[in-house]
Amino acid sequence: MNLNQIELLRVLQETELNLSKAAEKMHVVQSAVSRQLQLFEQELGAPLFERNGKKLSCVTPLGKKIMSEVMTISQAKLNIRAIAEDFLKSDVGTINIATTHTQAKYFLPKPIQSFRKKYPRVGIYMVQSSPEQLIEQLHLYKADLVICTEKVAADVDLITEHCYSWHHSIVMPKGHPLSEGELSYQRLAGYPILTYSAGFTGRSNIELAFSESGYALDIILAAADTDVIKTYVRLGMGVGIIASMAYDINTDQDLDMRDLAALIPCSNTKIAYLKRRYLPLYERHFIDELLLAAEDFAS
Amino acid sequence: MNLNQIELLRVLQETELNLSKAAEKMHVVQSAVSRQLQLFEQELGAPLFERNGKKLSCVTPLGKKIMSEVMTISQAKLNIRAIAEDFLKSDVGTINIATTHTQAKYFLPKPIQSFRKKYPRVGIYMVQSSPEQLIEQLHLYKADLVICTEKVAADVDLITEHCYSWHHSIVMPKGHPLSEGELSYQRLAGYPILTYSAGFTGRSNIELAFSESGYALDIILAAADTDVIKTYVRLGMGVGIIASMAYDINTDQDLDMRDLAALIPCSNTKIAYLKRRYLPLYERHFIDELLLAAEDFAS
DNA sequence: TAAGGTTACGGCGATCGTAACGATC
DNA sequence: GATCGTTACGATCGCCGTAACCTTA
Repeated sequence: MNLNQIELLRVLQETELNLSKAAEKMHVVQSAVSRQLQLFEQELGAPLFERNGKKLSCVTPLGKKIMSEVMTISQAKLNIRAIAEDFLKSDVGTINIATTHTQAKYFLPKPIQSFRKKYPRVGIYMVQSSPEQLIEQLHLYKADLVICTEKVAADVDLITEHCYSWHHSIVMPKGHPLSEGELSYQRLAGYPILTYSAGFTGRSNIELAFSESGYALDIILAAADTDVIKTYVRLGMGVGIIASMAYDINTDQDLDMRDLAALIPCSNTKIAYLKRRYLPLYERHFIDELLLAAEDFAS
Repeated sequence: MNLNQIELLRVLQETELNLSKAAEKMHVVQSAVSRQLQLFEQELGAPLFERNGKKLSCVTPLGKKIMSEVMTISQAKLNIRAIAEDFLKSDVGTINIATTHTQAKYFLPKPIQSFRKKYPRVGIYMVQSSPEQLIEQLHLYKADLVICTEKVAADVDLITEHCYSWHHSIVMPKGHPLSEGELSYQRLAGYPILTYSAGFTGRSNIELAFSESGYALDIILAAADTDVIKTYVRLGMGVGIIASMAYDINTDQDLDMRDLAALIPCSNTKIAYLKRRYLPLYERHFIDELLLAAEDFAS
């Protein structure tokens, strides 16, 4: 048993058990990984993968148990390197943030700018994708931190920290009927609605509130991106339900905004990272910066 | 970085940072481990140990952080082997029990006998030592399970399961004054006492009860071993305070026994094992057997 | 001087790459 | 025939052991 074999198993999992791709990722020829896998299985005395002819088809029950330990070792190995690097130069490194458009555009600019001033030698890279994929990015080591609102609480391998709470608002062209009078589920249900795609930016809370109210929303367009929603609202296609912080007091003066705090429960944006991962000092400080910005942001 | 280097670090910790002894344990010559350590430190870019001249004197702060990951990897590596072996032949193996004399002699015989019938191919080895050392045995991989009463609750790296509760009794030659009348702290304080050594078999509970009562026990002999205590009680040296289950209805008829449940709080015997260690099936079953025996034992 | 650690050097074996082959779609 | 995996074989490089040397109690 050696660390390359362990690494191989991890990479195999990432490549859907494709030996050729795994070989490529590990910068060796395919025959090498084939042999290493055989040797490892031979050493353990039982196959870790089921074969369909020659192709690996799936992981055996034994393989699954082993794989869990493999991931532990992989992570610890990464941690060792990270700890050493952090020790050598604690102000140099990179942070890969996986987040959604809303956070990237409306929440992150300030804390990132402020962090950059303190740590000019730490590179910050952002990956944008859907909340479902965000978590996957973490597990694939493609992201260090996830900042998002949906779906992070469930995963037991993650540590999640509460970042800030916010609520939804409606936006519509100036002079729209909904700009006046009391808002209710019933009134909202009477207009065509533009909002976030399922699984994005607190959409689940919108669903929840309306399904409990008994009125069905007439959602005619769903986008991952607030700017897209606003664009179509400006075209008069309907009423937008967006995150309140996505209403820009400067550029959105042509739109009326009204708060839905009374109708839709507040959403909580969280920071998540892998439980067993070593956090470099600068990354811990970055999180602190986020939490600091969150305080201002909520008010 | 490779697994041998990881293993080396683990072994170094066990040998008080003595390279020669570490080499011996790893079945290689001393110069080999010297080089491997250098290579590893070189790879990380910083020393893990402080040197006094040439000797390793202590672990650097960096080393301590790294060491924690090293232990994780070591354990996971052992787990991989254990999982595979368990899969290949789930009824063959060994269990190393670290326990105290009292458990070994009075509690364990029945469950062990019963377990052996179901798993004749599992070897059971017992290590006896003081409760303090028991835990150390676990961490040194010299024991798989610890069964004892004192000091196991504190360690966060352990899983502990409650086994059974019991209380102390006094034993004394037939016709002793304490055989009659009500027992009290005051009366007990008036006789020379023989009981367990500090840290053994619920001794801490005895201390606790008497220090709260305001009366001081006159302990004239302390032993790790109930049989030793009984021997000296038979010689008329004083009154023994022993675990109730250590009074043998057959062989101890020359001694009077009286229960101290009213004076000394009950003690709890626990089963403990390393949190991150994979438990083979037979070992899990052995624990079940212990818990089963514990039910009978308490009544 | 004994015990612990480092450095130099030669030999061996593990693992790699090349290459030819087998299977499956 | 394109993709994926296995087997055979020669070459290389990492790691070990021997041995000589250094340092400190």
